[in-house]
Amino acid sequence: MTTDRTYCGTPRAGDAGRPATAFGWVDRRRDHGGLIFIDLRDHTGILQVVIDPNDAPEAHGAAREARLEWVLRFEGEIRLRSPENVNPKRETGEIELRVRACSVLAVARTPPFPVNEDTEVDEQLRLRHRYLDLRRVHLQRNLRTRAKFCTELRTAMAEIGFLEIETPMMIRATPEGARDYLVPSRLFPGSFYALPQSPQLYKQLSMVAGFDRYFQLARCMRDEDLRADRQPEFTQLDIEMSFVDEDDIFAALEHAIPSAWEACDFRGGHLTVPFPRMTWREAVDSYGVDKPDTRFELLLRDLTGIVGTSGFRVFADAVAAGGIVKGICVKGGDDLSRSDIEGPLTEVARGARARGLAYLWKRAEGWQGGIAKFFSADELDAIGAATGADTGDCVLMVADRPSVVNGALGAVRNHLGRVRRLYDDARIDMLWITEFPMFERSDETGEISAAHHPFTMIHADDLDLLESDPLAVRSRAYDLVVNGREIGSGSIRITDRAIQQRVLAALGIDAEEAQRKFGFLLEAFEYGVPPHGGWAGGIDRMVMEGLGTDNIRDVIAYPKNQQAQEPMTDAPAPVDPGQLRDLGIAILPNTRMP
RNA sequence: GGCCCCGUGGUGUAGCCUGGUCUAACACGCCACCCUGUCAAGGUGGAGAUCGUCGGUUCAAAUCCGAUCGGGGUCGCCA
Repeated sequence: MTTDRTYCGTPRAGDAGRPATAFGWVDRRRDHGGLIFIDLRDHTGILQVVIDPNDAPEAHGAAREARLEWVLRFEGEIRLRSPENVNPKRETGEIELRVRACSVLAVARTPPFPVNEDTEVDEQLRLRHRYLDLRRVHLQRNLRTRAKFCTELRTAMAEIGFLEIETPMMIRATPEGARDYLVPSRLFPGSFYALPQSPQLYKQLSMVAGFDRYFQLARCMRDEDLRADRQPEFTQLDIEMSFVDEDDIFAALEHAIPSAWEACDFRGGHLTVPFPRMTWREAVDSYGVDKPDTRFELLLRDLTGIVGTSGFRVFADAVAAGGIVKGICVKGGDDLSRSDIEGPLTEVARGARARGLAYLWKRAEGWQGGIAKFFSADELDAIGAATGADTGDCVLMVADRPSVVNGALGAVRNHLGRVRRLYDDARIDMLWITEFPMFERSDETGEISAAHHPFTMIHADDLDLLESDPLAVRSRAYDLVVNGREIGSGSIRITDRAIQQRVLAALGIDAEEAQRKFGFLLEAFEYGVPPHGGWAGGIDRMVMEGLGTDNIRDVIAYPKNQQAQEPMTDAPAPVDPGQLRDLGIAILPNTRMP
């Protein structure tokens, strides 16, 4: 049936005179009573079909019946349009299909929302009829681009010797990390598999097995609350390599990601390699966050030494309590009003746990702002010098614990970057953040946990600190950051048994617990483990960044809503009582049913 | 779990702040008829919403108040 198919978006003036058979959906229909024009749509574009009652009375009858989104087949001849009838807005605007025969392959109900235009539609309705949403040009383009991106990644990885290995979807639950999705076992009632949060342990075991360059476009599942850039199911480019250090892993990704990126012509297409590198310390000190948006300056500057002993009690007290004071200089910030700062900007700072946002303007008349009077002329000069403030600028400051100061000013910095348009939208800044801390302490429980994961190798210079000052220990973990968004992370792994034990001990995990949780990995490592490391990055987020969309549902064919439901099939749903009986599962009486 | 925004014919919006003139407007879509060169075709006519739900205030509620449901965003959470 499709042997001689002409795709709607493809014929050009040069095809005039050729017979053609086109298949597609009715995008628009213009019935003149005599002549009928139908814009026929497939994924390649739109073809104008002309049905003349004199040429083809039967086809004309069918075309008169046809409505939007009906599926039609047209047979006829590609004709050049007369010059006054050319439509310059359309790729196929110089030609049209003069129809001999028409068949209706399927009728269609009136669609619940317009398929032929790009209007905003209620999210729930779009998801309920996802097949129609996907039919629209926007999602067609996104998903076709995503597919191309993935194909190119596979090609690029294969080019440099990586082997794609599938890892299981039904695995042992891991106590660490995100909440697991569980799959009950029929043969072992009361026991469960978990869906993988990542193939982490399997890829490391693959290194032990001698597959020295592994990759996978791996599906991962995490039962956590959703966000605009987070779905419960997502896809990672997952890699692991043996006998390597950071440089080798970075080089592999600096080959694969730009290849795919450029093949998709994302944002002009070009990525400069190698990607710049920045330590975690430098990122937090200068940008306030561990995923800095380096497309603009507005860097954080330390003012602790200048204002820590000043007459401004808020600063002095914070410093006396072991805190710090930092500031950012907003160039041309003279136009920031007191209500701009005390309203939205302070809101952003408070949202990041700061108690407030202090401000000074440097004007021709001198330093102004409510707190200017607390500082000496020397102190004000020093603030200006440290922040680089000139006349017409505004300095914003926060005093508190270092983590609060950095977080709050980092948030204010990102906010200002966005609202003051401090960067070029076409610019792509991809960079590595290295030397992350090995451990972090929970604010709530005070417990120490692994910042990346417990198999991350310690920075060689910090081995001695493991017991004495664990929070100062740097790891060999690294993130890839794009325009202020983290898109992936990885590390060189621990393969030395003694170091592994010390790390587990620092985490409060004794030998018995380690054996229970990770025994199979530790045992495997006793049979000849190569030094190795790897990385995993979100495909969905890379495609989002490349396409310039800010919602992950725009790059996933069948996503879930914010409640992790799939409105088209109505998953999740209760199951037949017999299925539960087979699994030895009973639902507790007060459990909420959807 | 907290906070913010949204909910008006099939779709997208206006009206809501400042209650009555709303018997709810506009565009698209839908139905019928007319129309042989349109391309967001055009013309004429028509159908379609008790304004998410429940309760309250009021002589009177799409409009004000409360609760609740649904959707989105965000914080927590996501090694």
